[in-house]
Amino acid sequence: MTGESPKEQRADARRNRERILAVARGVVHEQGTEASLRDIARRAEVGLGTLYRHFPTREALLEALLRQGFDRLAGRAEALGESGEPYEALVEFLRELIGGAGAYRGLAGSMMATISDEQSPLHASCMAMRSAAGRLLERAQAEGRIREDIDGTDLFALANALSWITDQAPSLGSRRDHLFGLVMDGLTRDPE
Amino acid sequence: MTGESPKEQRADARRNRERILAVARGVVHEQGTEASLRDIARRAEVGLGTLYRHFPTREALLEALLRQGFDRLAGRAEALGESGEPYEALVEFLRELIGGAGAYRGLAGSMMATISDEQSPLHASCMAMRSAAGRLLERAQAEGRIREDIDGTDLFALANALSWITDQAPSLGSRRDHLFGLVMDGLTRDPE
DNA sequence: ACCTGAACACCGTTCAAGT
DNA sequence: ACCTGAACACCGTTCAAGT
Repeated sequence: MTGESPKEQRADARRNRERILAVARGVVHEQGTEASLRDIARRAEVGLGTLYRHFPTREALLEALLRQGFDRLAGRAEALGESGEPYEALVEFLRELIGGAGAYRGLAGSMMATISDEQSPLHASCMAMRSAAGRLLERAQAEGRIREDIDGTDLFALANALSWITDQAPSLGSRRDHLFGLVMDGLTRDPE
Repeated sequence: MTGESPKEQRADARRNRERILAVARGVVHEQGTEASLRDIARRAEVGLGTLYRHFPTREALLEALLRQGFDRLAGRAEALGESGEPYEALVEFLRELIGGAGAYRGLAGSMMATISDEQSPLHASCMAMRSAAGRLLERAQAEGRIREDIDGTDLFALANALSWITDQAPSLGSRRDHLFGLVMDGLTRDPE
């Protein structure tokens, strides 16, 4: 076999990749998901082409930036799946998902747009998230606390929509928990 | 007094303004609220500076584009306010508001962003809309069909958030009515 | 193998020069 | 009074040239 070993990168390449990610985290935090890639390359003191070599699309960069948070959320879903209180577990997960989607301005939009786009590097992460939510949802439905006519995609969309509200109008941030409560009440089984 | 009469415009000015609006309607329909202003000027066969003279900001152009629809919605709210069925009137108005906010891609976002920005030309229209919704809301609350812990801004935010969902992920369009129903159920008075 | 920056085709916005 | 387009300062993306 040839001596190729994909995990071996040249030292400068590896260093550049990490510089870019570190800088990008800060810039995206300041400017949101539409931050200037040129600006990121500049602040990372790296050629513009270098940024493109490591992250061929903006979404690829975002994906690298967000993967850690996604993994953490997936882990939380796993843990909450063990809980003896399915409804409370679902509520807690959604609360954390909404908080996470509010981490960067524009993130909720990226998440939603990715639903339709299977090519997006973020697609896998979103799928994982929706499946995780779906499992918690089914448990809560089996328990009878949540209506049957809802699926994981509905839930994911509503959670992102709530994040989006404070994304667009930060002045409504104080209402976020309240609006979340309203939506959750809509999801509970109607009294028959 | 001086002979100034602001309603008199030079014929070419008036014609240009209308050309721009007509073209902008089409382009914004195609490309959403972030459409290229240059492109609009080009297609209207008008100098770029002319567009800026008539509409100093993108929001000013949007406002002119949307005013008609806003007025129509305000009229609907007025008419529905006469209805003998406050709850049904509110639901119908929200349904039309959500449909209207889905007219152009990005419109829901403009509406939400305008809540915090009093300088925006769209601010007056949004205020009018929220007041209209607020009056219908209060009637439905007085009737006891809607919870008391909601105000017009909450309602406006939720309606825009629902529009935004299909804005971002058109594939979820078929779920829109369903999600609207869920949210409405959350707004109804909980059984005590 | 990787980095670099010039080059290209776009933007939004302003403003001196024209009629 | 109004129109025009060049000028400026930005973008994202690609790619020939370097090491």
